[in-house]
Amino acid sequence: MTLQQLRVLRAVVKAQYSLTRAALDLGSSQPALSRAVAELETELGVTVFQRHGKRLLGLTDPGKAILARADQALTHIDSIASISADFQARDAGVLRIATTHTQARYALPPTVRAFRQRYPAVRLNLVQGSPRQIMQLLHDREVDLAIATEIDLEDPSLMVVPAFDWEHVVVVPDDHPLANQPSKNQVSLPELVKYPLVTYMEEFTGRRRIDAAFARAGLHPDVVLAAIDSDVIKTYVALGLGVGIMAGLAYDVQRDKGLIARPAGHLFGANCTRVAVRSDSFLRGFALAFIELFAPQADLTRVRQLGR
Amino acid sequence: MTLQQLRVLRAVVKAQYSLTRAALDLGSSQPALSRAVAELETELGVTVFQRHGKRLLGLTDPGKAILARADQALTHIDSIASISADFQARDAGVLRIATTHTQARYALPPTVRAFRQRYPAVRLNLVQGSPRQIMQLLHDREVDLAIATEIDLEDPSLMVVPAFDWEHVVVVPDDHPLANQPSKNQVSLPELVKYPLVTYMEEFTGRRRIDAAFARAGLHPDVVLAAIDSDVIKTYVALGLGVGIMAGLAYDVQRDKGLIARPAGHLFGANCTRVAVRSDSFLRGFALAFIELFAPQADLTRVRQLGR
DNA sequence: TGTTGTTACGGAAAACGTAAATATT
DNA sequence: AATATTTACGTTTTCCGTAACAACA
Repeated sequence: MTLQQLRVLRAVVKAQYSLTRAALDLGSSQPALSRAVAELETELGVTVFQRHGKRLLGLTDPGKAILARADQALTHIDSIASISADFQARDAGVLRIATTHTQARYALPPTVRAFRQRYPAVRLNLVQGSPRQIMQLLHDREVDLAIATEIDLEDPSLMVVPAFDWEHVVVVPDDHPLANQPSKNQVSLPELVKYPLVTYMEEFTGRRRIDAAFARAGLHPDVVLAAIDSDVIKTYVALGLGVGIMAGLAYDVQRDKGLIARPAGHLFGANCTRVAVRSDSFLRGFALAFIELFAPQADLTRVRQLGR
Repeated sequence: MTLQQLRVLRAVVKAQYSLTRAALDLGSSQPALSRAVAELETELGVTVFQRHGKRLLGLTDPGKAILARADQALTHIDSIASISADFQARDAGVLRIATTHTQARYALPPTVRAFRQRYPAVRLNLVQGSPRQIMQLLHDREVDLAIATEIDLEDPSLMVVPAFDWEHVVVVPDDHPLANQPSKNQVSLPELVKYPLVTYMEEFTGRRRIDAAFARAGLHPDVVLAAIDSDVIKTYVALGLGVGIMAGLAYDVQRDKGLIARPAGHLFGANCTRVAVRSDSFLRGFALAFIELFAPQADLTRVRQLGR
């Protein structure tokens, strides 16, 4: 059994049982993979792939069990390379982060600036996506870190650390009725529901919290625009399309002239931006440092184990 | 990086940093290992071994981190072979069990008999040792199962299932004063401490419970013989050397004529014989079956995951 | 008929063991 | 001096890619 054979197995499954595509992914040739699979099956004495004639269609039962172990083995093998790179050049390498628009635009910039200053030789690789996409990228080991509000705390294959809490705000143009109430009058749900609303799409940036709050109150808001990012929300609020509900971190008094934000935490509850890593990954020293910069007050002892 | 290089790394550490011995263990030659180590270090760009000149003395910090991952990777690799063997010939193979004298002599025989009948093609390999040795063997993956009373429930790298509870008994010759009391008079500690005692050595078969019970009562027993196994205890009790305290399962009315056993659970508490497996191992189907035979009423769902 | 997987073949690279050299205690 | 590791070298094996072949849709 060779590592190459296991890599082939993994690649073929990932390529949906096409030797041709898997060969491209691995930068190898079809015959090489064909042989690798054949040799693996011969050596193990087990049929790994379900076939229809010569076509590969899926994994057999033993194949599934074998793939699971192969996957874990390769993960460990890969982390050996990471460990070496880390010791060899502690402050150089690549850090891949998947995150949402809100975090990338409003929460991460100070951290990124500090990080680049401290680790100029580390190439930062930010990928933006939906929470679902982000978690998929982390799961597939395409990124080292995922940063989002919508992280599943229950997934046992992840380590999750809280970075900071934030609340929603209601944003309106400065000539809007809601803008000129005395600030001790908190905005209420019945008041909000009178206006057309501009907020996030399903699944994004605490939208679920917003829906839940209205549903609990038995109210049916009129969402006229469901955006992916806060900038779009602010743009259309400024145009007078409706009242915005968005993450508080996206509002800045200086920059967002013409817009007024009013707290909405009492309506939609607190949210928590979190950082997630795979618990079977090896974390480079600078990756730990990034988390530390982003979540300075969090308890990182468990995560630090991944750097040992 | 090749699997062979990782195997070499593991073997060299196991052989206390001797390439020569490691080569013997692997059935290879010194030069081959020397090269393997050199190539691994070159490829990773990291010094793995601490050296004094050419002598290997230990692992460097990166070396330790690398070995840990290599070890896990190789574990998974090895389990691939096990999985294949299991699917290829479900009812043939080797089952290696480490256990103590008491279990081997009194608890296991019925299970072994049933198992051999059901799985005649499985070679059963029993190793007897002290609880400490047994756990070491399991930890080193020299055996698949460890069976003992003194299993550490807290070790997170193990899965432990309870097999059955048992209690100690006091054994005396049938002409001994303690033998002829009415059975509703339970034996007491102050009564016991009047006689010289014959029981187990430190660390064996619940000896700790015995010491703890006497200590709690502020009594100082006179242990005239500390044996490893119950047969020695019974022999010397029969000779009149003293009163025996041993595992109840070691007493059989039929066989042990001339000896009387009186319950001592109320004095020393209940003990539990347990089966332990490494939680990162792959369990062959027949290994699961063995556990099931030995601990029929235990909940094996978690252990069964190891056979997936 | 075009696509996908397998077999055949030749060359390149790698791994190994024996033997010799070198370092360590 | 004895033991242990590295280097040298020739052989063998293994692995890969191109090309030809076979099978599926």
